[in-house]
Amino acid sequence: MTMTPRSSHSPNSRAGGRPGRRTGISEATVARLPVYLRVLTSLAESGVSTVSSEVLANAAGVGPAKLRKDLSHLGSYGTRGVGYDVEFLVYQISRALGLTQHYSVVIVGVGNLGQALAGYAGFGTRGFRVVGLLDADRARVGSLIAGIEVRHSDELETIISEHDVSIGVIATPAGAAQDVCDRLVGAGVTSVLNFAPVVLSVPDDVDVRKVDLSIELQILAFHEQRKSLVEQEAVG
Amino acid sequence: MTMTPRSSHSPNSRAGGRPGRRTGISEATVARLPVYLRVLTSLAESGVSTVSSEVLANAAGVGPAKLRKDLSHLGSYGTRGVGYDVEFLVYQISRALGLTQHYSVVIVGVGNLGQALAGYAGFGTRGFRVVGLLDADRARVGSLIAGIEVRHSDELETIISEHDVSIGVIATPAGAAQDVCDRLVGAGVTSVLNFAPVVLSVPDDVDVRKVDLSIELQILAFHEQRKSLVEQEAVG
DNA sequence: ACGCGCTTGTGAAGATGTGCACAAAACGGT
DNA sequence: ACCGTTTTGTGCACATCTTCACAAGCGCGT
Ligand SMILES: NC(=O)c1ccc[n+]([C@@H]2O[C@H](COP(=O)([O-])OP(=O)(O)OC[C@H]3O[C@@H](n4cnc5c(N)ncnc54)[C@H](O)[C@@H]3O)[C@@H](O)[C@H]2O)c1
Ligand SMILES: NC(=O)c1ccc[n+]([C@@H]2O[C@H](COP(=O)([O-])OP(=O)(O)OC[C@H]3O[C@@H](n4cnc5c(N)ncnc54)[C@H](O)[C@@H]3O)[C@@H](O)[C@H]2O)c1
Repeated sequence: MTMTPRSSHSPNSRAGGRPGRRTGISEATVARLPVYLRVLTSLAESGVSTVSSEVLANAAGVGPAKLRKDLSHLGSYGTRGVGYDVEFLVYQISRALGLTQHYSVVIVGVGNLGQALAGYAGFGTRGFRVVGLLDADRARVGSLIAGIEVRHSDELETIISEHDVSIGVIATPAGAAQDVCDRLVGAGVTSVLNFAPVVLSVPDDVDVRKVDLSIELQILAFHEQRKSLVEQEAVG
Repeated sequence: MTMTPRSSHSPNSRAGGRPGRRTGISEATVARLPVYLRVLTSLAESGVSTVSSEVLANAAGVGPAKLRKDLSHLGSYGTRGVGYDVEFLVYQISRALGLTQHYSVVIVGVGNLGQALAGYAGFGTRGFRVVGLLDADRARVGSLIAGIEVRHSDELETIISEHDVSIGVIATPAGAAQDVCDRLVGAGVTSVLNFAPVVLSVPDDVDVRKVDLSIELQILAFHEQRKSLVEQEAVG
């Protein structure tokens, strides 16, 4: 058998991501801001009021120059010769990331992973609230997980419109993921976090991010191999 | 209080990742190869024997040019006018990623997430074997999860050297992660997959990859905000 | 008031990653 | 044997990301 060209759904869209579209904040920077935010929050809790780019960069695992450039995209919020005011920076980063708003989240697929996610405290660090746990398995429906009742996935559309859900988390088996995704999008969800090992097709205005354990392992395997080759070479 | 420069552990190292160090395969490409591999495996199971860059690219969610360039880094394994032989490409990508070897993995922290990971079938897609589940909580020690007995984390060093473990997965609370990481590295682990929301410090020869749910959500939040701003603007 | 030391913010250079467009190669039909 | 069709592999231009290096700005001590 030989396959002929045929797009899976749409000619695959990896929405949103197109960078400098409107804001001056680049994708790479956006991915690091949450790290800075976490470090800063932790510093604030330790009573630190001011921090230099050097210290913050070290704690965040990046170089000081990169950190300063990242922050400079939000505005000029540091003081030369002094550093950054921790609380002020926390606020500015939160605002830049849109964390001053609140987001309702549904989790679809309440198996091993979905349950862990549902109970994940750090979920609601700021702004995120799980308003629905959905599963297709009627045996699971009705049970309470982390204080939230599991509902049947038939109710997906209802729950999404009732709670104005903008973020959907997919933790179903791979086979169901695209269907679930289509339903989420159809019901108005515009951001999807996908844990299933499949490439999702979505319209251009929908953002998808994936978390894929086996990809991560394979990347580590690649580097392991590289190391062992280098090692062997050093010996031989 | 004001913080003065002091590195958290080492002057933070984000090991390995330095790209074109030895192999001609770039980091960006390495991150996509597992996706191609998954699609190809699935095609092979459907009885597809040959695939064009266009079809494969669509299924993998990338452009055809990028796909071809990625594959060209492994060698010239396509046939002009025809496409790629699916099985052969599966083999070549597996080899490039180092999946022809086997890797032993330990999971440290068998809470909600650790249990889900332990039971994750797709774990051993190819090459990865979980040889240890470790937890500090004696109440959990001895229980069986996915057929593997949970051992106390005191045995970490023993298990790692006995099974020649090269990959460690950290699923402990954030507070314990750096300690666990240090012990893993001390015992000889050279790749770490970290689920705890902290930046780990490791020596240069150790690779760390992180999976961070709350960062993913915050990135989605940023784009949600961007969308709603654009929308508002279109109205106003 | 002034100079000194510190740290930010950023221009410019370098490195990496992406997408286009096309020549080169393979196949099939005649 | 040859031609037309298809699809790869890649040179090149462009875009994005990173790193360097330093002038500008700020606070403090004198
Ligand atoms: N367990 C892990 O550690 C892990 C890690 C990485 C990725 N994943 C992926 O996450 C997904 C879930 O993994 P899991 O271990 O929780 O699997 P699981 O089988 O334990 O849970 C899947 C759940 O989804 C439900 N479901 C199935 N079809 C559905 C549908 N159409 N609508 C709503 N719910 C539906 C099932 O009833 C079940 O409860 C899988 O795609 C898996 O590959 C899991
Ligand atoms: N649950 C999730 O969905 C989720 C999602 C993303 C990230 N995380 C992160 O993953 C980690 C684990 O989450 P969880 O929900 O499974 O937490 P959990 O509390 O259910 O499990 C943590 C486990 O680690 C064990 N532990 C504690 N200290 C240890 C040590 N020093 N050595 C070995 N084991 C130790 C505990 O006994 C417990 O069993 C946390 O850092 C959490 O932030 C969890």
